[in-house]
Amino acid sequence: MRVELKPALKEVTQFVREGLNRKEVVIIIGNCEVRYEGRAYSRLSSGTRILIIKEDRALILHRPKGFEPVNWQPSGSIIVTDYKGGKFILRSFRRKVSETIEVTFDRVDLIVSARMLDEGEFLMYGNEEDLKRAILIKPDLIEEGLRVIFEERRSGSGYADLCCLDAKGRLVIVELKKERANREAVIQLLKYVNYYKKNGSKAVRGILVSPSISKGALKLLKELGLEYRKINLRKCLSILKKFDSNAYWSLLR
Amino acid sequence: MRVELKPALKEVTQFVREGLNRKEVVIIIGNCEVRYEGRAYSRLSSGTRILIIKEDRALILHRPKGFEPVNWQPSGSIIVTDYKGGKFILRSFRRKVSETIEVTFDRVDLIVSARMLDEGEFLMYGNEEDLKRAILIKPDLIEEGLRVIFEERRSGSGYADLCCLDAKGRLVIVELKKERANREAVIQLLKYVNYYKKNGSKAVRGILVSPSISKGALKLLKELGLEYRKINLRKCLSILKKFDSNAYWSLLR
DNA sequence: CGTGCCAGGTGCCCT
DNA sequence: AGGGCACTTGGCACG
Repeated sequence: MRVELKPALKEVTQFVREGLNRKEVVIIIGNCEVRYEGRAYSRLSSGTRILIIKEDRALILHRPKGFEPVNWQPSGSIIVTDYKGGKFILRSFRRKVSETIEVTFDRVDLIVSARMLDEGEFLMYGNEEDLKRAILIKPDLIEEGLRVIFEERRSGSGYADLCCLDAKGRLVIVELKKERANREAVIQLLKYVNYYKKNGSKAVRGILVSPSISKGALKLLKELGLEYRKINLRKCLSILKKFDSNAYWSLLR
Repeated sequence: MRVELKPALKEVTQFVREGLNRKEVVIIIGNCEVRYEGRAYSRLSSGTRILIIKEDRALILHRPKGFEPVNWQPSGSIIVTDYKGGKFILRSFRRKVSETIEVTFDRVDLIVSARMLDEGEFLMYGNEEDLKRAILIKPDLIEEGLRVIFEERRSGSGYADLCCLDAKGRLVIVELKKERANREAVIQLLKYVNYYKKNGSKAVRGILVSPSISKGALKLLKELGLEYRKINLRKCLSILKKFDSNAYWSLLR
């Protein structure tokens, strides 16, 4: 790891180039202006920020407040550095889309270049995928006697989360939402149900499954003759914990 | 600005506390594990990462690759630090939602605490708002003789971008998209048009306005008897440049 | 590639 | 607080 406090601006160019060539992550804290041009256009006037350029050339610029970066460029961009007019200039170009960022530093307080080893495994639980897997294991979560026959099935323009048959053999389309469902979700479900009705299935039911639903969405759902089934995320996870791979155990205390 | 290379872990607690109390931004590079529990659950096993805690307690954890942070917490959270079992532990709790992050460092390579002054102004152009403003200035961009009578008008459950009257006095609902429009946009437009048809307006037209549209969306649009009008973002911006405040000028080369 | 859709989406504005 | 919706949304999976 290389660290320099208050480096001369003309040295920064070399420093950054070397760091990126060595596949290190480069962090610059300093005073800069930013210009972005691409899908939209933005300009940020002078102030102190944190610039991170990762080993895959992802660029992230943070102001001292707020969760979101003020400017950025996704990984795989091309980074060009320059020292001109007494300033350090860093430009980033995306390869496919025409999208450019230009960061101009008139003062650099700190520059860091570090090789970072990170082979850690990232596991995420409790997303929609997990809801679905819990239901595949135990379809009774939705309804007694339900059998899942397809998942992520192309249904017209989009994909139905689950296609099932109920105890009476009727087609049941299930739309899953891991959080509070809104009108949007209802319209999605309607779209798939209509698709199967149009394509010959006589009795098609549609069930929206989520931990909660907005008032308006529920009203619309009823008007459209669709159904709602509340689901509990923790319950789904505990089912996965029992029946699924061991990886999950460690997460739930 | 305070910087320490390879600090002893038990010193880090004090260092971070002081930094945050002084309203500084704290950056830690080191080897850590992460546990997140809240809307979902995640676990990240050991590896080297960059942890940023901003002066407003926004927390952002980055791996050495990729644009997006692997874990985070929005601003306004509560940060608690601890030294336990030879490790430095940082926890973040959200105030309202039950959402927690726990980052456990077994090695810290670098720690930085910096007061960052940033009063810079951020200007963004070429968003949907700008499209709308260009059209308000020059409705002919959509159609000869069009007059805008409402913007962002509540229309049933949602908000219609623009309500207009055409040369023949018919109501025209306009849905704007700054990028390629999809089926979603068409359905949005349909929703508003139907609302006005249901509420007494006899002849209601619906126009989707965007720089481009997906094939499927265009097909659906036609089937529904709605219209499409292509718009050029640069053209809209040059109109704003002429008629709007000077702030815009500096952006367009 | 485009199309569709989830995301711990976030943020903004409005009721 | 809940609803609606844009965002340089990003990211992934699939035809």
